[in-house]
Amino acid sequence: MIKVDLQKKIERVCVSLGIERKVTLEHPQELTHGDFATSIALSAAKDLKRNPEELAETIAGKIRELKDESIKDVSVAAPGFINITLTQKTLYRELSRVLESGEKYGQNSLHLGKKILVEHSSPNLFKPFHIGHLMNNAIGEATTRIVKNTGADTTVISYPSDISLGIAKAIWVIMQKGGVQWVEKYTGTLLDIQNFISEAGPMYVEGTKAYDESEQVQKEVREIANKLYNKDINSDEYKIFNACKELNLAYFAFITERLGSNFDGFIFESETGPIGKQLVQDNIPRVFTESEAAVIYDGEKRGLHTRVFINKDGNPTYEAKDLGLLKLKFNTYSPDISVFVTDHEQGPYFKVVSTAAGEINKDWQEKTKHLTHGRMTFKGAKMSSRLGGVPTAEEVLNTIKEVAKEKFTERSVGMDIDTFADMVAIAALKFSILKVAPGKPVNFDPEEALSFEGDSGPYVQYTYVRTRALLEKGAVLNIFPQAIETYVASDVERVLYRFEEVALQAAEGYAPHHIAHYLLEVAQAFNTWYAQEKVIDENNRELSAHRLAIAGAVGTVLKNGLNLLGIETPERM
RNA sequence: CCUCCGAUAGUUCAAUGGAUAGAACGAGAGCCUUCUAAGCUCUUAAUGCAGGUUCGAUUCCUGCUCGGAGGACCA
Repeated sequence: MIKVDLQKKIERVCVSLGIERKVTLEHPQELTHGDFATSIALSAAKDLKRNPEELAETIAGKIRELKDESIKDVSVAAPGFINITLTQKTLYRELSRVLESGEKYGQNSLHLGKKILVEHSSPNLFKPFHIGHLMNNAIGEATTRIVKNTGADTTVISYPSDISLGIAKAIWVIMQKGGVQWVEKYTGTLLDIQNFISEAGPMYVEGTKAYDESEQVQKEVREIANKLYNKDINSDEYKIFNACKELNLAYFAFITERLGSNFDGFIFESETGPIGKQLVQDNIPRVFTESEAAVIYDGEKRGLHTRVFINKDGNPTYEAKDLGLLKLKFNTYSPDISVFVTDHEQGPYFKVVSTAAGEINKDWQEKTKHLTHGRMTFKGAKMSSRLGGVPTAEEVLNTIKEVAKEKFTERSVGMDIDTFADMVAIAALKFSILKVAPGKPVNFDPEEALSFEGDSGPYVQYTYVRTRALLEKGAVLNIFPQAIETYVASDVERVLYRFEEVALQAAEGYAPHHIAHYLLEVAQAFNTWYAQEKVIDENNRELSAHRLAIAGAVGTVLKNGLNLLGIETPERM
């Protein structure tokens, strides 16, 4: 990587001058200042009791003496910045490298040889996959791809909630509607699965209403819950539960695949309960204590708050289940890093669980990385919903998709219009989620996402398509991308080589938004250049070939970058 | 009441302690007989308040104001 090479060279120069500090390089906001800048002279001046600008001159002089072929110019700016401009040759080489590397460009080896487990998109079976899951999925999928890009051996799982009182309520409703017969009418076809979901979605709400209104219902629901917990496999209720679980999982596979995700496995909540309970009991009184007939973790002694792990009925709470989940994750996959994504509401809660877990096995705490995202809120939303204001994932996607469909025709995009519209809609949605720093709430403005203008996924897609159109036109004229060293580098090349730095930065901080913002920067640099230059000029085939190389490289970087975000790129639009 | 998180143009978002705080939307003025105008160019406008650390603070520390989340048997 250009940055790392340069950093090492400057560090060596500094050591020779008696400066033992880490040299940090950044890109000046103004390209006219150079490609890299360092403030090493400013921070080291005090140690050496020297004037910062003088010291900067000294360091700059030493760098010039290297006569390094990648460094074109070194200059000093007040109050002591050292600015470095790269040579044309370096930019030319990097441009060639982008074209040669293709889809491999941007990879790094940050986690090479390590095993990383990612858990995301964990659904509540029997409850709809809603807008919040879209957010979780977008972040989880992007994180997965960014982590894979570091060379890690990556496994992706989901943790469906498949057993709870709420599910017993839904099954109670099904019993009223015909029980086993009702569920058996749904086969495994996609249409059936979707019909099932749309019928079953409101049952959770319906069951809760009945439960709250009648003591008789409460009694019946608890009986159902017991049959589920005790795995009474011959009961009608358990058969319904199993059939519904399968249909729900089929739907989960359908919707996550539509979003571009695949899972290597599941850990179910019904598995983690017993394991978690056992773990808690095995660690009394070393970690947990009994209090008011329940088993708790006394977090207050550690500056946190106290949490119940086993309730007074002897059942494991969510806390204990999460312990069981941790154990299963580490025993099954033995990851070096285990990442999972949840709503930020669970932040303080998980801190307690994590601290308790660390007292049982410190790996469970130290190797786990919790990523959170804020709530997705709507601004001026006008999407219909059957579920008390929370739109389902499909409702959101389809609304955006319809708008996309109106703007294009099958002939202009050269592919099935439905597939295409889905690609653009998902890009719009994912990009609006991923351009925001992790942990912060996303204010989703449907109007903005639907406009497809400005800082949006479709804008980046559109820019990619432009590069493809150029390459196609070039091919017709028998002109192909070929980087040529003698042409003065444009601002586009000076942005392109940063992709590797950004992909690494995103991986280190589990922060996909760095990639999103970088892609906008590349797209903008390219579009500006495109508006100024005529790329293909039949009278100057050599220059055209060089410019096509730039266009091709931009296309590669945009495509690879979008891919890291889990966004597909159409070839025409 | 306690704990944690946040506060940046009119709006939605950026900015490993660095230079003149960047984009996009909105508003205003331009650019298609030339490769895709979902584009490009120019103008407009911001670090909640008060201190502190530092050569240098949107960033770190303290207090305040406002907003969000969490705080014993839900998940």
